[in-house]
Amino acid sequence: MSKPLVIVESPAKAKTISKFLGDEFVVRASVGHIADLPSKGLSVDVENSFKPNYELTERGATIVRELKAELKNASVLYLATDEDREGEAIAAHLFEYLKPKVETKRMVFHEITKAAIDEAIAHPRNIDMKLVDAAEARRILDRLFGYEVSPILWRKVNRGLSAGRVQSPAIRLVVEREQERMAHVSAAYWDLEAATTTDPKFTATLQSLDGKRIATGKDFDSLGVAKDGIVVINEERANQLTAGLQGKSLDVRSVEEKPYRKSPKAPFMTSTLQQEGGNKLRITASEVMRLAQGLYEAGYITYMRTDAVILGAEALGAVRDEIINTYGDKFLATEPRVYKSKVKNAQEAHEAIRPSLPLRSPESLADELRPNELALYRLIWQRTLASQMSDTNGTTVTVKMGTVSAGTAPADCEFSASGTAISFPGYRQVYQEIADENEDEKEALLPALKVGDSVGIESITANGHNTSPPARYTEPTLVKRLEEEGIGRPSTYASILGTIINRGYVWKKG
DNA sequence: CAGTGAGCGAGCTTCCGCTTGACTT
Repeated sequence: MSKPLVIVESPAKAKTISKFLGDEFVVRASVGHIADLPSKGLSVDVENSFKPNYELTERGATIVRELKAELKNASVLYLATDEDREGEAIAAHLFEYLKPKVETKRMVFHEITKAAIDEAIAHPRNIDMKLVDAAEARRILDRLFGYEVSPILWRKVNRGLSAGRVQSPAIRLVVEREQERMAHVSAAYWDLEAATTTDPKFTATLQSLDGKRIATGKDFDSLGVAKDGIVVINEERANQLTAGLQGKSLDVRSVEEKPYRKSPKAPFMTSTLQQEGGNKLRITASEVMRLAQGLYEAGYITYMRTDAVILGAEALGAVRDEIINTYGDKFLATEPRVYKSKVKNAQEAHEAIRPSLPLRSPESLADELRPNELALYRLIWQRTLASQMSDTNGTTVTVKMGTVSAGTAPADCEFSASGTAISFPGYRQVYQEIADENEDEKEALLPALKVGDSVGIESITANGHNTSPPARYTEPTLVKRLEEEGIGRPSTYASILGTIINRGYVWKKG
């Protein structure tokens, strides 16, 4: 009996889809690309419209042989590779090498659910040759750049070196950062902290002298020069002021209350998962991918090489139900949150990286998963749930208070302190971000104060600082930058790091 | 005569992106 043959890219995906389609369909995988330019020689006919010389890869030839055998019993062929540039090329290459005698259709879907698969089967399209051309042009360009420039490095620098459209800009980023660090001139500045005698006591920071704002680290440029109109306090001045404030108290000049509100981040895609894996679990980008691959193959999570942050309709419903059931209505975002990828030229052939359906909590999987797998799963679970939860709400109170110092060079000293009281945790019940360096929200509580109150000073501390050069890249920050610049793809972020390290262009320290 | 050195020619390295799985560390 002849059945339709469906070909996807990933074997794990083939298994899942096969469950949805049942015995009436045969589902197989191409296991990635089946054809490529041979590694030997340029394999691009530059004289003849840059015609590429694609050949079946060794594994591709085996796959094609097996697929041809399946095709003998097939009633119709569905090419169901990913709907992105490379997926379209794989579909075209399959068509070219399989030479199917049966009717052939291109089917595409962006989430692996029964509804989405049925819909895809019902509405096939044709292979988009423009997209295939784009994929081949990308391949040709990479070959021309890589294979023309690399030999110059062998001759001029060292054998085995390489250059390419992706690795070379990646190195440039690292080099430029290092040059910035070398050119950086450190500046010294001091600040003053006042500890109060209030209950509860708090710490306020000196903010201005005679109405002029005093310098913090951000006020210096890379040559150590402070911005115009900013006062830099040196050690001597800091000591003068400390002495001049002894025995003084501060008058409250303003109390400002502002609502505090923060929304959750989008669900994971490859780059953000690698970043958070690095930040929170302290594992490398390639280790994150290895663990995610295991979780994906065993059916715990969706596909892990994606630049999309979208939850499919079914997943969205399941996630929102889970929030209601576990945390209650109040923790659910009133409207479904819709996220959009900020990646340049995002192709969005898959969903975000999320737990697969039906949802299983990390706790329920504690016995099935190894510790580091479970940790990564928990991260994905938390981020996915948080993405559909309500905002974190609270109030930020900022108090300004001041007095005139005594002694040498008296000046009006204004101090400032702020504290945020969280009234409703919202998504933070589930997922806590690592604080960005540019937001210094302290969750300290201030006593109730009003304008005109007098606040006693328990002690004044002068602290010396030096501005530091921009930090070197880490794996997570470099991946983030690569993604922002549109360099590389989800399937290659981890290996780019490997390439530039193996060539000896960059090295890891610490 | 034995050892040395110059000169020649052939073969090798490399890109990026899509998949696993077979290797080390």
